[in-house]
Amino acid sequence: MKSYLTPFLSEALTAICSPFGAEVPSEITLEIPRNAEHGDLSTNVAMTLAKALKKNPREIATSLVESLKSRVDATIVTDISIAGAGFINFTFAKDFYGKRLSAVIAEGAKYGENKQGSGVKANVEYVSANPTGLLHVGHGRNAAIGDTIANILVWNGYDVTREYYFNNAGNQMNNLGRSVHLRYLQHFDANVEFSEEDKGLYHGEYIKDIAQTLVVKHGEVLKEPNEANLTTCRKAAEEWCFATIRATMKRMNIHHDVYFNEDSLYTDGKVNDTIEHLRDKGVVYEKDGATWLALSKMGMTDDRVIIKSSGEPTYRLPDIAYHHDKLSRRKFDLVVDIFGADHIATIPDVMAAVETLGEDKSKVRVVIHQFVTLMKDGEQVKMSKRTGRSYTLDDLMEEFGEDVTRFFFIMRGVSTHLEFDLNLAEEQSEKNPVFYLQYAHARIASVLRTAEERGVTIAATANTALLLHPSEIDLIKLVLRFPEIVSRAAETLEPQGIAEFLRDVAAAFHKFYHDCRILGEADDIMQARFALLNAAKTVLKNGLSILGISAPEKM
RNA sequence: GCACCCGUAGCUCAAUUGGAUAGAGCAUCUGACUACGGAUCAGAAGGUUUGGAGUUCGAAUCUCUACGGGUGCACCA
Repeated sequence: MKSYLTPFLSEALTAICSPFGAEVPSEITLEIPRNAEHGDLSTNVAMTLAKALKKNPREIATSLVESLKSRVDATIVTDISIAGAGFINFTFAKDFYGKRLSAVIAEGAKYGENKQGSGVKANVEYVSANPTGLLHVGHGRNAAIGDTIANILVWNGYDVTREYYFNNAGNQMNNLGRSVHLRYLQHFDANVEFSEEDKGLYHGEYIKDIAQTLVVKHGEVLKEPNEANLTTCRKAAEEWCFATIRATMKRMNIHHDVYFNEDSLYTDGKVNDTIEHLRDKGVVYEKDGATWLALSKMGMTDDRVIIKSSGEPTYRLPDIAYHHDKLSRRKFDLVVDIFGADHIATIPDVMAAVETLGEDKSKVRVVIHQFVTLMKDGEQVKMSKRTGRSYTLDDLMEEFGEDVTRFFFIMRGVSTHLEFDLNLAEEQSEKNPVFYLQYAHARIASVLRTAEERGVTIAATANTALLLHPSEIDLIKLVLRFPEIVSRAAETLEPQGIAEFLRDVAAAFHKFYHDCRILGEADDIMQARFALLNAAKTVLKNGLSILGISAPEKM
């Protein structure tokens, strides 16, 4: 549609602008109007030009329309009109849409793919939970958003690396080892204290499970709280947690290509390189026995410590080194970070430092998602009824299934607080938005199945120009829009747009199904409708696959 | 106190990134196939987009301000 009109539009614009010596706008916005009465496509160029040409918008629009009418094929564009303050609306011939369907079916599982990211190396980092416990609902949102964004980029032709950054060094891990050791000791002596006050300790039930495995494997030999034994506890805990996290991810249909170990930044000397590099730039100084990063020289108000007086770096330093590594050594053109709202504070620091190191910070895009609250009967819940402990990601999948869980995490904009409605998730019915989409897909599959059972053959080609019913045209319009939606999602890095779109497709299909019979119609109509069914099915299936959700043939 | 995110129908959220009459789902009320899956469809009702000011042809969207909610402001990660 747009590609058909754009050349004519620029010709007409040139003709109008050049006498005034005004610049022809390089990008002409052609939009699909929200209101169908305004035609199939609409442009606001006349309004945007009003100032430069010093004429009123409607006047410009009038001459544009005249000029356009003499250029376009009137059997394709049936009407060009002016409306409102100076919008120009285009109406296409009714069979215009139907004629384009065959391309959709031909592309099949690839329909919706774009090439805009071709040759661009992208890295998406998500989940990145430290191996100190189980994944909870917040991680779930992060995982679903990150994985879906990675899918979106793949669909747009990017060369995508899915990455998990984890920290198995530092105090947290020591505390984890200590926690396990205490639980281990409790196994032999119930009087051992496990202080509820000690904030460093991990209290979850899984700590006891890990301790139990150590009892079975090592017996009593780890009782002495020396370095070696604590290390054994720590390693066992780390392995257990990490294996559990990976199992949860796998269940959610998520895999990472790279598990980036924070440790490696030290062993490879990247942290040292980074600090030397920063020192060369003159933004590092010593004070009170610690090493500071002069953020005030980079436009921020407060300087921050990057190496503590104890000699240990703060988290900021490896974060900077890590981002520098992604940009400078591994040469990613696009670095996407998926963070929870609690990480918001560190981002400007890291970005400023990365820029100081000479990298282009516009290559880094940070997606910050807000928190998740679980709601039931209008009240916030923290504990799982099933396990009696706080909800983990596995609990959600156990109760509601993987599809529902993933969908609920991405169906809202990332920047809004997410209310995860447990009542709604539980609902195996019309109310549940996931089933609405899946049902549409299953229903199409069912019609095609029934046709086969009745011995009706579905022809390879059909005269789709016969699809002229308003419900048919509405559905076709949406089907044809899919590639644009996929492309947009890559620009906004918002998975939600795809979910919203698929809902529209499903709704348009259900309406079409209600209004138009398929089996039993005259053969040419029936075949044309089969073609439409196949196209709609393709869009639903491909769209759901981007979201990481199954498209069932039966429900 | 400072910074960031958010405030849209009774509830949960959209709104093509500044466009035309602000749209969906749930909840409420009323209807619809002896036919391809009723997990569906149609209709009614529901709004001063938190208040106020500004920017312009045009504002839910941008700016300022007030109010309300969330998050973060360590030599923790």
